[in-house]
Amino acid sequence: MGQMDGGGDGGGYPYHYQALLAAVHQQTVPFPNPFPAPSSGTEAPLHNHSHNHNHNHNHNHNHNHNHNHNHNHNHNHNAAPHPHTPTPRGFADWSASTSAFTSLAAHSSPAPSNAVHYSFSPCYAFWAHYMVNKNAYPSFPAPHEEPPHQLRLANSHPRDASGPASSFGVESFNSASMAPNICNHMPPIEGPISANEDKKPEILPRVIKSSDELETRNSGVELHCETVGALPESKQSHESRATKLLNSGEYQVILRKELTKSDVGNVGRIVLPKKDAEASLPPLLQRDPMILHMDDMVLPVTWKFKYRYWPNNKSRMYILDSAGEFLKTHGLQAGDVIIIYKNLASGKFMIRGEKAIHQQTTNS
DNA sequence: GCAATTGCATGATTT
DNA sequence: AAAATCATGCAATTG
Repeated sequence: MGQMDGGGDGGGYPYHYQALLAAVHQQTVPFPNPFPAPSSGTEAPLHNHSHNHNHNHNHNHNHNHNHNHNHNHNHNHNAAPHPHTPTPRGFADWSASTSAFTSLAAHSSPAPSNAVHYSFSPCYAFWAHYMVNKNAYPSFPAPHEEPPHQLRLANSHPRDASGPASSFGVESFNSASMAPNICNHMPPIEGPISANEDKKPEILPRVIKSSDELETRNSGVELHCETVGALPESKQSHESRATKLLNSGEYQVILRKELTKSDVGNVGRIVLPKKDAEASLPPLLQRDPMILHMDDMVLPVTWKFKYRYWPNNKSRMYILDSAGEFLKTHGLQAGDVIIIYKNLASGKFMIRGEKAIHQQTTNS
């Protein structure tokens, strides 16, 4: 319907994501992102913001685009830098635009065994610190919500808001422009981060990981923001503080996918592992696509993906659509990996793409 | 009718 | 070996 995503963004992306990405990695980006941007204050794409226990799926599957996409003008893609937009509320409430890390740091609770452990670089820590102090994001839908595990996919329960968490950062599809918002509150992470959980880490770069945290059994994941080859030893220095500061948050890797050629194809849709999708992403009770807002773990951007499924044989295939811009921005290719995290406290999602260490194949 | 999307079917793999 | 998943091509829609 409305949003033309992929399309021929022929002229490359209109936005300076790449530049920003590069800048972020070099810490040249001051907290409030550098984008000169226009943007209107309220981009709240949704009318519905029932972020708490609310059956968000009751929306009529009738692209009710009643909300005008007033965000930035360039909504041609999934990309829409929101420079400075305060994004005060509204959007922040239900989407993931709120700094996940703010909440992360704010909720100083011991990370559960299956929580993600971060090790942030100084710059990142700074950013987080800034956010923490800034602390202007009071919106935390729920203190602790658990993803609706074990969802009955066999559309047996057409209506059953079994998943309270399904409301977080989720929105029913309503033809809003899929433009991601560049949120000044999004903390950038520098360098490759490795996530490792109980899946198959073999495809990952295998970055440094502290053994102690590895013991966190199960899907204990640890993230390192150090540039694997760039600053291998500096980690310990800042790890103490940054880690301490941010470990308090609970980001859990809920899904990881090694991108295939079709994933990075021109359609911009990624097939998600069914198991993970059903276990941790909001349940798709209807055929209606759901808009998932996911903060970019590296860029101060919040992407909006269309999450949907296709009936397939007797099962389903889960698709993350409108991912073209995200993929391009991060230059992701087949073989690279995308990892989706979920903040257990806020329920917000965060995504990041990880380039394969030696990505060389792909073609030829 | 073309291009962009979206939906679906089917073969290939993996479990 | 059978079932479940998933990658991918292509048909069906939509604009």
